[in-house]
Amino acid sequence: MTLRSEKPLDSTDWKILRELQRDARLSFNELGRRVGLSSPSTAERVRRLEEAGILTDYGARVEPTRVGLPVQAFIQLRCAPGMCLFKTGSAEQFPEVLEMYKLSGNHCALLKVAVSSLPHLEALNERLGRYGEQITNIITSNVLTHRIIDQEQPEMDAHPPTNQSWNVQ
Amino acid sequence: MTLRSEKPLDSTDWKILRELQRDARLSFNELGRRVGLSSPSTAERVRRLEEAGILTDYGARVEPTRVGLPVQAFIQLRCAPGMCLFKTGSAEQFPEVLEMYKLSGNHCALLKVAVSSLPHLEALNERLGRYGEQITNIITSNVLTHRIIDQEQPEMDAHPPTNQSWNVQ
DNA sequence: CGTGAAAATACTTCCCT
DNA sequence: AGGGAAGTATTTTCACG
Repeated sequence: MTLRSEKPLDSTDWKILRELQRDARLSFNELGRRVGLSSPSTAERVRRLEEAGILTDYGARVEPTRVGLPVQAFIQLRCAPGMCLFKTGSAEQFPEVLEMYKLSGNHCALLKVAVSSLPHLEALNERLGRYGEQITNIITSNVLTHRIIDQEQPEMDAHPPTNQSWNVQ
Repeated sequence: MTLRSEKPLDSTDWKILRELQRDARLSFNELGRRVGLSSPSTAERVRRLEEAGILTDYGARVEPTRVGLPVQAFIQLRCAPGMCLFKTGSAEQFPEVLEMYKLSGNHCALLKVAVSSLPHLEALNERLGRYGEQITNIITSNVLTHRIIDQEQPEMDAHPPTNQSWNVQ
C-alpha cells in the first residue's frame, strides 16, 4: 500500500509465484525445495511478495456446479440514469453475483453470476431490471479459467518512439 | 468425477468452504478451531470435499497491476467461419489471456486479458483479428472480484413447476 | 539475503467412542 | 464421524556469514 522499493522480481520470485498460483497450500518446505531455497528464505520471500501487494490472497475454489449452481452467465448492464448499480444498490445485495467490473464503452457494468436454474437466472434478471438494460449470455463452457500469470511481460520493449503517444510497441 | 454419494453439505462443511475460500493457507488446526472440530476431523472433511469435486483447487492470486500488467480488458469474439479460436489456435498461444469462456448468443467467446499497455492491447487485438470480429472493453475498475460462494442457493422456491422440459431443477 | 539448528506448532496415523 | 495421543514433519526464531 505504501510506497515501495519496487525491486524487479527475480527468477526465484517468479518460480514462487508460479508454484503458489498452482497450489496455494504448498508448505514452505516443499515450496523451498521446488525453487531451490531453504524454508526460512522461502517464507521471507513470500512475506515480501505479500507486503508488496503482489500476492494479494489465497483462495480455495469451489465448483459452482457441485453446490447447486449449475448455470453461470455474464450479464452486461447499461445503467439507467441515476440508478447505477455501483451507486444505489451495492452488488452485495445479490448473492448470485460472483464478480462485478466497471467497463469502458456502452455498458457500465459486467457481472459474472452463478444461479441454480434458468428460472433463477430469469428471476435475477428481473430483480436487476430496475438498474437498467441488460444483455445476458450463459456460459456454455469454461474453456480456460484462472490462467496463471507467468513471468514479466511479453516484450514491452520495441517501442520505436513515434509522435503518437498511443502507438503500439 | 465418478458417481458419488452426493450427500448434502452440512453447516460445518459450509463453514470450511467459507474459511478456505477466504484463506486457502489456513492450517487444519486453525481451521478446525474456527469450525469447531479437531484437526484430524477437519482434514478428513476437507479431503472429502476435494474428492467430491467441490473444492477443486487452491490458488494464490497475483495482482496484475503490480507485475507490469496494468491494463485488463474483456474481449468478445465472434468467430469467423471455420476459424473458431477453440478449434484452430488454442488460447494458450496468447499469454495475455487469463480466462476464456464459450458463451451463448452472438459471440462465440469471451476472453479476459491482462496487458502491459494500451499499445499492447492493440497489438493483441490485431493478433486476434484473424479469428473473427472483436469487441474490446477495458476494465476501469474491479468492483468485486471473487465473491465467495456461500451456503446453498438463495431460495429456489417460488418457482411454480411448469411443464416446460427446459425448466431446470 | 541466505543458512542451519533449536524450540514451538502442526500434521498424520491409529485406536477408541 | 469425531476425539485423543503419539510420532513425524513443518514453521519460526535467531545467531551468523
